[in-house]
Amino acid sequence: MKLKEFAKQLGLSPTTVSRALSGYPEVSEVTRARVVQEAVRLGYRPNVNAVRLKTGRVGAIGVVMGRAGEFHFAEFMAGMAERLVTEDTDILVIPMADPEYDAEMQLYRRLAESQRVDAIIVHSPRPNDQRIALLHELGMPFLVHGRSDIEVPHPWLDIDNEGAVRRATSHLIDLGHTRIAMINGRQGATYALHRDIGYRSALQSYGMEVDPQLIANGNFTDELGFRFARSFLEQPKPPTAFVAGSMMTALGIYRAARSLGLQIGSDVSVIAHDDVFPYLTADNMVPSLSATRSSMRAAGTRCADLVLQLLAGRSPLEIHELWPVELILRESTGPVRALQT
Amino acid sequence: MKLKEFAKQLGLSPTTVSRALSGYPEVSEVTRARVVQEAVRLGYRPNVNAVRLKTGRVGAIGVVMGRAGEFHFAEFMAGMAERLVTEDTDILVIPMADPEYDAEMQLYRRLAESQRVDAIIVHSPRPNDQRIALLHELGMPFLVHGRSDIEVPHPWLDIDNEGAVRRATSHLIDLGHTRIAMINGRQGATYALHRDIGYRSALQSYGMEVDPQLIANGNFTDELGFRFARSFLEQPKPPTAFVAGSMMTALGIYRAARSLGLQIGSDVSVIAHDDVFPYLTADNMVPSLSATRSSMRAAGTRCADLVLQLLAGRSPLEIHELWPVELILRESTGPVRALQT
DNA sequence: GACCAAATTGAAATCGATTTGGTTATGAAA
DNA sequence: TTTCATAACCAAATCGATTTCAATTTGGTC
Repeated sequence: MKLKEFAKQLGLSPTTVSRALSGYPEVSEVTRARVVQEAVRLGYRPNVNAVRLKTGRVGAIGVVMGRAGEFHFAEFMAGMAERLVTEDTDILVIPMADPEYDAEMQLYRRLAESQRVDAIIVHSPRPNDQRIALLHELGMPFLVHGRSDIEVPHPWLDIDNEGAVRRATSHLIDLGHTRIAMINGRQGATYALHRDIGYRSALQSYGMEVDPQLIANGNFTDELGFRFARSFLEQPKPPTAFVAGSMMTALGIYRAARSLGLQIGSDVSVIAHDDVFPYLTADNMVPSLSATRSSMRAAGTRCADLVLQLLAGRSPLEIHELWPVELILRESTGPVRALQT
Repeated sequence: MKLKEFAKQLGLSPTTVSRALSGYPEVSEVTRARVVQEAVRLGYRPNVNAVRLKTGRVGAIGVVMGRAGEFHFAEFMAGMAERLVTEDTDILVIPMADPEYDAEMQLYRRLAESQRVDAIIVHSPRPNDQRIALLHELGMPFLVHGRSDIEVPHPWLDIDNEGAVRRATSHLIDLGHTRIAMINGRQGATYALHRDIGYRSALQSYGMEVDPQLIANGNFTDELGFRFARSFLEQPKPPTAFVAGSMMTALGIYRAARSLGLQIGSDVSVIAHDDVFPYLTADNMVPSLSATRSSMRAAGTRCADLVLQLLAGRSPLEIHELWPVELILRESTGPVRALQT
């Protein structure tokens, strides 16, 4: 059913009907009520694409998905969904072809210019992220999940990675650990950098040296957690504690420690970052995992919220949210036991 | 830059330009080449929403996401993305509000009628799934990931859940297990039903009784895996083997067994279903996990492919793909050890 | 009763493409 | 030379809404 037809049935002009449904004030309440009611009864719904063409508003938020298909992603999206379900806004997932830089920039450019979305959420930004510069330059509304050092102003929501890791590391130092390994995310992203800084600054504030042999970077998989942990533990001067970037990494570390007959929580301490997944909980691990915790889902919800605010006219300049991260101590951390020879 | 403007710059009519770019035959190759080249140079791209309005084609596939935010979902989408990245098609993720039935039906109806997507992928179908009936009735192209018993014809791609679980269960029986627990997915979905059937038919073909005390249903979380396994193992006549629905469940079962001092692979055998995640691999678990395996990502890729075929005119009636599932035996399964008193 | 402001309603232009149904030029066949 | 098919191009209608600008009605005031 089209507007014209529907309007005719009501004995009104398309103009009035359109106004009634869009909530304009210059329609009498009596008429509006009738229009709304009849729209439901006759099943009239404005054609989305006509509305989009005419108004320029799309009612969609774009999220670019890398090919890695990381497990955080689903949680973040579920969080966004939670907020957007009441709004009439949907989520457009744009597959990213090449992890190659030029291709990625092209993708963002096309996305921004194609009027397919009203706003874009940028993930895992880099310190000097040209995507941000591009979007800014194009005037496309966007929100960064994470942060960037780039001089271009950008609205962001981030968690305090640096502070979280600093506290985690400091805590381990307080427990007497002197050789603390760090298994970080992939190099390049700001969050990995911030965690690195947190780690280093904790060590330095205690006057301890940073041993590059105890630092590793890579995807958040149990495989890598295992491999890195294992190779660290087999060094002549093995670490007695680990700071890790994800739950999956922690699973790998647990395995590595067990495979060497080491007891977690006494021989080796572990703190990992927990994004709070419904399907894998730090508290349930054995021994339960000490973690820096921040809900990915909540971040998704809030990001969706902020984007909506952005679209409603709130200034991007004032949107900077830094979320504190909880440090939750459980059984996987304990005082250093004995000096290993 | 608009078509009109662009056409003027070329000294051509909008008609010809549009045709040149859309690859119609009635444009000379010389002209076409020039148009394409200039389009790139001047950065002309047709307005998506105008195209959508005029042609009725959207270039998007819809996927409804439940609030659970399951970890499979990201893999499936990553798979879709792999196929769609070359196509000019994007993925629309539609958040589902209530898990309430009527609301869900409304959502599908709105989605189908709103012209926001060209096709829909339906997940976790139920045996008698009214969403399928609805989409069929509305004439909206769709593909079911999974299957339904409903009498309405529908194109689907599914894995052989029944066969997989039957083989897994049979294998455990062959190893001498007589009390085999089954931790299945949530009741209601066809796949859970099929797995249940596979489980029962294996037992029955060996003349064994089905003990309802050894069957549980629930979300795929390590928490539930633990709780169910634990309660089973504390029964007077505990199981000596488990068939489980997911890797996360398996993690929970491992924990439960360990917490009771039981050795996996000897005291207790475990086979779980593995969707093949990059971040958590069955082979790396300790002991390595025997699994029924089928790549979720590959399914996503193929589903995207099938949807494209559907949109290209292939008959929905002939699209039925049943993927075999591998059974990969590793260390978590072994012969039954001794009778426990 | 005339006048004017406020409250409603409508006609028509507009968003930016695609596509139908021509028109014009070219060259071969009659 | 005329006719006709073919190739190449174009004017205008169309998709289905929103919104500008103008018209009409209503009700209050003098």
